[in-house]
Amino acid sequence: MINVTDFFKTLSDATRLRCLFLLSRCESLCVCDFMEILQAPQSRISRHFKYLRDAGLVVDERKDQWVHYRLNPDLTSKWRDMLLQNMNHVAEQLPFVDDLKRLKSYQENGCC
Amino acid sequence: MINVTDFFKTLSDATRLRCLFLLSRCESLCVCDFMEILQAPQSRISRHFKYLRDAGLVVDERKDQWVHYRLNPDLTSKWRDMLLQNMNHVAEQLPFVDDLKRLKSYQENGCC
DNA sequence: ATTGCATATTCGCATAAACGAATATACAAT
DNA sequence: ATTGTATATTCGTTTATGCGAATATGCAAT
Repeated sequence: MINVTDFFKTLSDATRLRCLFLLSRCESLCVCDFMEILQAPQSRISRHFKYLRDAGLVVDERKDQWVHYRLNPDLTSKWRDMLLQNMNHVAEQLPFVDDLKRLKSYQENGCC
Repeated sequence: MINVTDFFKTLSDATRLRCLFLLSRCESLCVCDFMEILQAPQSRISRHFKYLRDAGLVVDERKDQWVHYRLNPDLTSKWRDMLLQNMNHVAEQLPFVDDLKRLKSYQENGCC
């Protein structure tokens, strides 16, 4: 992560914000999870995760054919606090509430 | 303020962020103060304050020929907290530290 | 080697944003 | 009425971003 302006720019898109929110509530998820929960095409998820990686907010982990994303564990506590505080503020609102519900029921029914 | 995405979009520009930061540290300032402190042309300040007004983050007050801006006192505490928390995180960094210094010395020497 | 699935990248297009320069408005003082 | 000062808006250009479609890669299973 380079500077504050880019940090906010990264948060200023609905798709990225929803992905980050999910990752703030859940260790790690794979691309197809995001497709399912956000109901978005794969190209969109993939593209936005590139932005998130480039910004240093997330890291990827390959497991067989799945790529799992998680919040970057090397984020300085400064950036991490900032991110998580903002995600907490967002948590009560739509569409984040619903995304979280879908995540829960999705996890119960098992995923990839 | 309409939604979180727009909130972050509003924060995702250096000029706007610096202006908001100054207003988080100072009751109210006029356009020429911002020109002086940010060393930016008037059209730029003016345009970005339009964004900030449209986003509902600031309000203007005419005093004679000067327009003073302040944080919108009608912001819900939710948005206000979010804004101020983020400004606190930003406070230790450049260029915000320097802007604050310039603000102080500017206030001591008197302004418009 | 080939098929199939998960994910990534590239491409072309459309929209949005930022910028400075120029122009416009508002209004107080003359 | 005119001038001067503070601020706002418009204009044309440049750059960034979002998107889906198409294509490519990586890897497991056959």
